[in-house]
Amino acid sequence: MSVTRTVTLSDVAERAGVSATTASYILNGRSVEMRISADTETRVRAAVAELGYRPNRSARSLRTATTSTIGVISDFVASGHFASQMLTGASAAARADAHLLVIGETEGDPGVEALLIEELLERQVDGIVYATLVTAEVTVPPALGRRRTVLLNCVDPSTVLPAVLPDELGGGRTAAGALVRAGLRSGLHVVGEDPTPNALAGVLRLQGIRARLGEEGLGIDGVVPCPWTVAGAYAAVDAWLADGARPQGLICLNDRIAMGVYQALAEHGLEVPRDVSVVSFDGSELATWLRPEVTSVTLPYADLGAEAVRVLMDPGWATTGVVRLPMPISAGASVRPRPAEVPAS
Amino acid sequence: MSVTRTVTLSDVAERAGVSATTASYILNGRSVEMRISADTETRVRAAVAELGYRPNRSARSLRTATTSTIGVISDFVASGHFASQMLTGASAAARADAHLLVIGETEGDPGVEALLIEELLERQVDGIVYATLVTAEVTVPPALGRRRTVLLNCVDPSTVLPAVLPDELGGGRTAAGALVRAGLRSGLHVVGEDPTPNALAGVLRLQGIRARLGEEGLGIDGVVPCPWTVAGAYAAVDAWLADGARPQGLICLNDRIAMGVYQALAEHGLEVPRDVSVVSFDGSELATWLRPEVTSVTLPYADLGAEAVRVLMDPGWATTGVVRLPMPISAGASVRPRPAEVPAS
DNA sequence: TGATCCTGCTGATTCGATTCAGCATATGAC
DNA sequence: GTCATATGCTGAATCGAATCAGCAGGATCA
Repeated sequence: MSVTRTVTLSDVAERAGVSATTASYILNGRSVEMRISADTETRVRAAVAELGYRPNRSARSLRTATTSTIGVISDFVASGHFASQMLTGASAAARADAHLLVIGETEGDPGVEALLIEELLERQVDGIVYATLVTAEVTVPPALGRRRTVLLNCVDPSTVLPAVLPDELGGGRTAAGALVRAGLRSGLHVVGEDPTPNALAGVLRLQGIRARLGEEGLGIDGVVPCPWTVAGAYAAVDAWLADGARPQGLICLNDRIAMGVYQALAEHGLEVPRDVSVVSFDGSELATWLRPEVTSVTLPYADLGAEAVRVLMDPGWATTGVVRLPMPISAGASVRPRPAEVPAS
Repeated sequence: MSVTRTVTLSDVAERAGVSATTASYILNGRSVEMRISADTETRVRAAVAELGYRPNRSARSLRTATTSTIGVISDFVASGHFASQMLTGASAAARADAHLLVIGETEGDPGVEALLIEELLERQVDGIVYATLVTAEVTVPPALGRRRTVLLNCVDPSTVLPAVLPDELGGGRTAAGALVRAGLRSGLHVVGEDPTPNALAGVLRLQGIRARLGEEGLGIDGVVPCPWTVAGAYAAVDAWLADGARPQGLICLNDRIAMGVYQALAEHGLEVPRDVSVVSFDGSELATWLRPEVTSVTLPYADLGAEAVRVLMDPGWATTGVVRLPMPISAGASVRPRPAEVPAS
């Protein structure tokens, strides 16, 4: 392998016996518009292949003020694997448009956030996806006003920035619907209560649940408050059951809570779904690991990421408003099937 | 907010009443070397602040052929949250050196991989981290020869590229050591066998386990083969226990297997750690969700990511060789404490 | 008084691709 | 035979920062 000086467009042009201008037009798909002959085009393309020419994006970016690059700024990339599914979806959507993702993780530190935004702006990213791990209301840093931005999993009431979020309200309805369809009419409880005041998910899910049950003339018998963790849910539900509670249907506000609930039910000799039907939220892998697999209303993280990027690249970007993506239900075996009924007619 | 034309270095220079050259020297920390007066420096910095000047990285990159950007190419970003922890570690290490991460996910497709590598090279990334989800032997695409590269979680026997991996062998020893320290001397089994022939982790872990037990004159009573999944482990161990097996200590080759094992043990009325001690690998969140929390030998994903980036930026990069990071043990309550002994002296 | 050195700066060029304006030559219309 | 149009291409400027070579003007020295 020789110390090959990097091949430039001029090298290609020289080799093909044309000007750099012509070569540039050809490589940018403007040969028809510029009436380049087929013969010339062939020669240029051959030269590209022979020399192994690769355009220098820095040069192009300098001239065109675009980088085919999207900045993703989020509070946490790692936590859960939720954020990374977002990344996967975003990455795929970006690649569909020949863009790459530049990521920055703020770890929730506003100072770091400001710094990263500056770095992204300096790097001339074409747009920014501002994502939060937990669905929340935020106030985006003013620096983002300098680039087109889409919010992911959050909204900023003080701006008109487009935002992409899961339809938590609809998700709540879906979860309740699963119990309704199973014929459960009483002994319905919700486990978990929103632990952080800024997070909207819990509030909306609960609202959706109430709305759906209300349509059937039903209601929640109570909410068992607990942090959104396995251990926290276990402790709360264990104590609750020890107090004599005998629920028929439990809606857990996320899958980790469901796992704690499973543990507590087992501890008290209660079987899912024979004694208690369980529905959950998140649709994470964990839901499929439980025995029996828990029916879970899925957060469509990959879709959210992909949609955010699509909105970002859409010409009508500015007027998109808030997009809410449906939360599909992932059926497990944790809801007791409806008892056989007398056929209707 | 006005339609502010972007501020360039010349604008700053003009405002400060100096040449762009001078301003450039000052902003690049060469004012002493270039004997710029303190007064001039002050004026330039003031101008920067007043105008809100931000350098244009594209221009700088074009000139310097560096981008303060590191490319991360991996087969899967999403799967598990392992890869994303790597990203977090890598991101933090990169930021410590004022670099950002550009990510590309190949989804295991060699075509996509080749494409992404070209994209990264075009974008003039300063270096590339080539990561795999599963520890494996790989053959890196030749295009990577054009940029400094570090392998993460994999090795390429055909090259001398630096590689960063977990010390699986040591991890195996640690896992076995936990059982040894508890005084277990028989009825020791390993659950899970490497499902993919290219993955090294299982082989090395098993090797480490055997070595450590051998030192005590002990051995494995058997391996229960199963896929590395919750359901697969449950099925295998359930059948095995139904056959009358009564192990004393189980080493699960990852946390998902441990979860399946817990389920199977519970099914057969066996309690952890009273009846069976369990040790696992991964140190994922799942390990802490099980009851009792399972003792797990941790894959230091964040460290791996950070170390890979550090190696990449190290001047001695080329001669680094293979770096193996220790796998610390995360103690749960799944190993039966050693029975009280007669004091030794 | 001239030679030398230091101080504090600047002009001009460069990186590599994009793009506007325009220039020969060929073809056709009348 | 002339003018107009179409064809197929090119020269030169440009994007914004980095950097080499060099230039005034003052101080120092012999």
